[in-house]
Amino acid sequence: MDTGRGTGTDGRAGAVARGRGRAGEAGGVPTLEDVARAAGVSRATVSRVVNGVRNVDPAIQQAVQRAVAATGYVPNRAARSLVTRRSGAVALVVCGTGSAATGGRDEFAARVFQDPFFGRVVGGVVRGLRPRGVHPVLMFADTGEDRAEVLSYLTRGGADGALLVTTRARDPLPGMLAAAGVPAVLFARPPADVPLDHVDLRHREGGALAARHLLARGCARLAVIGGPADIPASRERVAGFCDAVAAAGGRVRAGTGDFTLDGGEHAMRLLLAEQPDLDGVFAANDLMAQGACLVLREHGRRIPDDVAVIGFDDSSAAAASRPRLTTVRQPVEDMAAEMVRLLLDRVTGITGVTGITGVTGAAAGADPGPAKGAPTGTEPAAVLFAPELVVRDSA
Amino acid sequence: MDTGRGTGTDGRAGAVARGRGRAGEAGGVPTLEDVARAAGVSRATVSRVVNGVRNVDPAIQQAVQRAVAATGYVPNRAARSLVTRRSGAVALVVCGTGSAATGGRDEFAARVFQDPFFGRVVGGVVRGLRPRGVHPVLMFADTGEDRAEVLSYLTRGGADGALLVTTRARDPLPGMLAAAGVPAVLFARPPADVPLDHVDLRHREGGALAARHLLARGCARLAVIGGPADIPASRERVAGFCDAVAAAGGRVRAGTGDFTLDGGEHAMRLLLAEQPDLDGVFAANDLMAQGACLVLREHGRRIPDDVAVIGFDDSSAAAASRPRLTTVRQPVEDMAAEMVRLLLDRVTGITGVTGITGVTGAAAGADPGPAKGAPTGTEPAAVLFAPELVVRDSA
DNA sequence: TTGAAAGCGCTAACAT
DNA sequence: ATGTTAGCGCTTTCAA
Repeated sequence: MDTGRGTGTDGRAGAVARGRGRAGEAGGVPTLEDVARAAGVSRATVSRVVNGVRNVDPAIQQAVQRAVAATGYVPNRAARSLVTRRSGAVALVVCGTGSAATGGRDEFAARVFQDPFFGRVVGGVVRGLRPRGVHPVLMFADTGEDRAEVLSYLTRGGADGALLVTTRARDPLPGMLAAAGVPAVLFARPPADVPLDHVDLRHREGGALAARHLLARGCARLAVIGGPADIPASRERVAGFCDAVAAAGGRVRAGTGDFTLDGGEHAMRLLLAEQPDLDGVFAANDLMAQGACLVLREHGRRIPDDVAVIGFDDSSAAAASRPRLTTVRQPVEDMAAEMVRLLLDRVTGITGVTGITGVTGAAAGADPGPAKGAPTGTEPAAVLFAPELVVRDSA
Repeated sequence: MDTGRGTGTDGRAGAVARGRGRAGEAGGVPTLEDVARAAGVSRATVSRVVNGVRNVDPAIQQAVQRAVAATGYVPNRAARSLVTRRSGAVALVVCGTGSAATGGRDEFAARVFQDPFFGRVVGGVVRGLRPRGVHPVLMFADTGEDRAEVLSYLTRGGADGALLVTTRARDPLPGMLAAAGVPAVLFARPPADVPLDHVDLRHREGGALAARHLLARGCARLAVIGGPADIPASRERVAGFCDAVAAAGGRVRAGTGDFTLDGGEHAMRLLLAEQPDLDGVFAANDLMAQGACLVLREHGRRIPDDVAVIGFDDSSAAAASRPRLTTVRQPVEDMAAEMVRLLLDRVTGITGVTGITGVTGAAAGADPGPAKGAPTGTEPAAVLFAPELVVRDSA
């Protein structure tokens, strides 16, 4: 010790302004030491109060909290991390930007975010994290290099866990994270042999919803426009649709797009050529549904009178198109919030910046949640959400 | 020193496995100490090599680098931050989510990200940061509470600087950051009295571009659909358009939307009622332009033959609409990358996770950039980008 | 229940 | 040019 330590109760408030840490002032950030001095207790005690540890005399607790308020003390993340070996941060990893394949300027990584879907996830995550004072570290992971970086970042403790959003079926990252023992929660079901918590939509059910709606409308000559083959969600949507139609004794003509507007247009053109009298179309995402509408109209079909069209996702494009698209909505924001819950459940004690448990008052009132237990022991939790049909003008 | 130091070349690899840090193995993360032992030097020397400090004997440097590779050493962020007082992170703060006003579930904060514009910015930032091994911490800031949290996070050293994306004119956050001395770079010009680095588009020039294109096409009865009054960018676009038309001796009928599709439709309807024979429309963003197209078509106008339409932003909606929208593009990704450059210029030594300067080889080859000097001393730098007319089918 | 003391892994003076 | 030595601010045994 250098500055007047050991002065005990004698070392009054004057000491606060001593040394390099002018507590509470703009000059220097107050430390535990400053608070301890101001409260007339030891650093250890202050630490206990700040971290909400029991076994602290109520009177002293009061005094410390006053001192904390007076000095404007806020825990130093780095120092805390150094000893606890936890960063108090979580990584939000997004795959499927397409940057890997192209790398070009135009086919730029940012494209992901052009898809409102990712935006909704990000929003849901930020919102779910906010009450805990935690902010996500954003990372893209498309190339092998990216993945190595993500893994390294996490294993090094840059973040205590990861929220992973990927649509590709054969993404190696989930396996890598699981193998490395990094706490992670996926948006979408992980590969069969990868034991990771995840949330997902009942995609088949969504497809079935669309089918039943079309059938109920009296549509009899149905077609479906599927998405990329390597996106499981897309295949399930289509399968759910086809199964439901088959169950009703119908048949479905199948086309394929690539989740883009052009893809939808192209597929629709083909479908229309094959079967000019079709009266119902289900596309595995909204953008393709929109493309289908464009082509249908171009061919003089009225929507929904001649042909009814249903999309999937309820992206912003759905409501912004004319006719406004009937679609299957996935509660993306809720799903994202649930991911956060799952991750924070596993990684106990992720508390962000504020981190003054005793002061901020407990663990933030979580919402009821979609009725599902917390992960039992170490077995991966899976929370499945129900799709919802949003009926607008196109069907 | 405790373990056989000073054994020189004699202290071979055996030492690596010593102590609690079984270097390179899954068990424990190797520390500087481990590397030092492996290389037969002191921690200080290893630190120097790792941080690329000169004054290190080439031979020793080699040895250390080998040891680093052998042990799989990676610097501990927390420890480094604790002493350097730098986090090596940057915050990406996004405003304008609208969560403040509504707070509701549907008008959810995530909405921002539904707008592809923000997505492009985020993508550009992530991309610009990546070469430096830095990842952005994502934060929303709409409410006063949010702003306090952002400020606190930054002043506490959660991040060394901020990239701020806000469209609102009277956002208090820039001022708060400037006042607090937090290094920050804005997307869009800050309030007059706030001395902060920023990038922006020459919006007026963009409006003028649209005007000249319409004029050159022979359009004579022009209308403009402006956006929200509190978004300076929107007003400048309109002003640029009107000025250019006026300069050519023309007049412009003015309508107003709110940057939404509905707003565009509504404004267009009004405009059309006022002046049924108009032949050219400029909307301050793509979504409104799209709305205008919808209404025009609804009223039997052919685009671009009867009425030519130009939007602004070149959002994904522009290319996805039919007719494909002619629009004014802002190089958002480049602008975002420039923000990163500006911030990293100011905050010297932001280096992410990897941080092994000596090993990774220099400061990453930055691209030529939009020809603009680095901030001179402490005066705020402003990098303005040129808009570009993207001619498609609507005009 | 509280305090004293020992570090967490790293950088930065200060010696050498 | 390299090594020694202090801590950075915090949590956490271990005593009292």
